[in-house]
Amino acid sequence: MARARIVDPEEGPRSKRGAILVAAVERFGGDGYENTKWSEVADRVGIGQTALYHYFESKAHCLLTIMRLELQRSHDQFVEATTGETEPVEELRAAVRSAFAVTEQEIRQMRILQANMSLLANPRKSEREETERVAARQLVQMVERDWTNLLMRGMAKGAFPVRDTHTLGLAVLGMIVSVWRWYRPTGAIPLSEISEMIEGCVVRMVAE
Amino acid sequence: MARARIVDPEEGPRSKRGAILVAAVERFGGDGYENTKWSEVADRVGIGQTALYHYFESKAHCLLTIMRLELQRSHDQFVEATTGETEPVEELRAAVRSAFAVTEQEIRQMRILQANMSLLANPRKSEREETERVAARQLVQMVERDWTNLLMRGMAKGAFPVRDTHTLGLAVLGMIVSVWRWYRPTGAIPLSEISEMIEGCVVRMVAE
DNA sequence: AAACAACCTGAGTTCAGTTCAATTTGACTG
DNA sequence: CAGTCAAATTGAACTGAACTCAGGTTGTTT
Repeated sequence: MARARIVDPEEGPRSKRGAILVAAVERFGGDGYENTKWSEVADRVGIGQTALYHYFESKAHCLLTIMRLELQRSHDQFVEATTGETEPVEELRAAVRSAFAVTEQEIRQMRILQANMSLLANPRKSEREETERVAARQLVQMVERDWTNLLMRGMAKGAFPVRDTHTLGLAVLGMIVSVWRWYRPTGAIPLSEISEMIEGCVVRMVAE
Repeated sequence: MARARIVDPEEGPRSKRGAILVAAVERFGGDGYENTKWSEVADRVGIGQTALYHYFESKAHCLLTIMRLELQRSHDQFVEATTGETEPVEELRAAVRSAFAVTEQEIRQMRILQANMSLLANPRKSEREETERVAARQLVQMVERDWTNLLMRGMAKGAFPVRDTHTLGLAVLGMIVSVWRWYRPTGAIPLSEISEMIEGCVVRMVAE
């Protein structure tokens, strides 16, 4: 399972698309999307701001692309972590652990995704932006289904008490992703500890 | 305990500050802050856009005010719901239930708060905006402390197994507020059911 | 009814994001 | 290795929404 990388090998040899995405992740993740001037991203890459429009239709189009790539990665990583696991509780634990097995760049991407999630609610005027938005929305639903399906399988096997899988799945997912709103790599609590805490919480929540 | 109301009785009789806040909550909560033109809020109130600057220094200042008021209300409601309760599990249940005992306007305010939380991270250039931001930040910490303190009391009494209260508190709070990202009053699942589900989840998470 | 503060406005400014019309670069072909 | 062409880049101009300014109106107070 090839995870979605931010640098696409399909690009031409002198394309700066990957470099723009990397720079945008750094700036959007650091100071926030609204707080970052689109021209600053150009500066960081070492091109004029107009050159950005050769690769992205707009600043929002770049943001939506980052979000879509991160959602794709999250989904892929979930599938990678859970396939082969047959014991429901172990599958659940593996899914939670994989959600926290991320690089620093991926943490920034998760933060960008969470901070700008509401952008996916309303339609976009331009076509390419709308394409990315719809793709991202579908991936959100796919990730939600990843979790609800896992819970459903566990309930069907009798490993978890039967509850409304939709609400429970969203609650589990909501708790996990809420971490990216406050976690900073420089903070006092290491991510491994957070991961273990959340893993325990999720198991107790679901399995009684 | 007088809860923070969006319409402040301190205002002069012909002040439109309350009307602006109500209109802004409706528009920011409906289409999102970025998607809403500041002039649309003026139109809805029935004044020219320049008149808005008599009450708020900027569009962001208005948003920050809405967020601060909502945080104050959340905190007040938490205190109101938990005072007098001595049994830790019941206190926890009461706190969760109170978090979902909200009006439709308050739901919109919670949605606005959650969607724009990252605005509180970076300092603002203008003084009045910065004042609101700092006040909101402190209220966020106060609400976080409300939850961690509740958990600490429960652990001290032996009602909950001892765990890291900070991480656990943020996890509980994160799960609760994540509901406002997807819940819509028109949706299939009534809020009462969601509240019960989350209440159960929180109790199992914390109490083993 | 004079004074004054609260409230409001139309015209103009700013600035980040974006468009346009053209030019440069460099990989590939014959 | 010269010529070709799409990919990549650019400076200058445009746009639109947030905001400023220099006054004008309203209504309360004494």
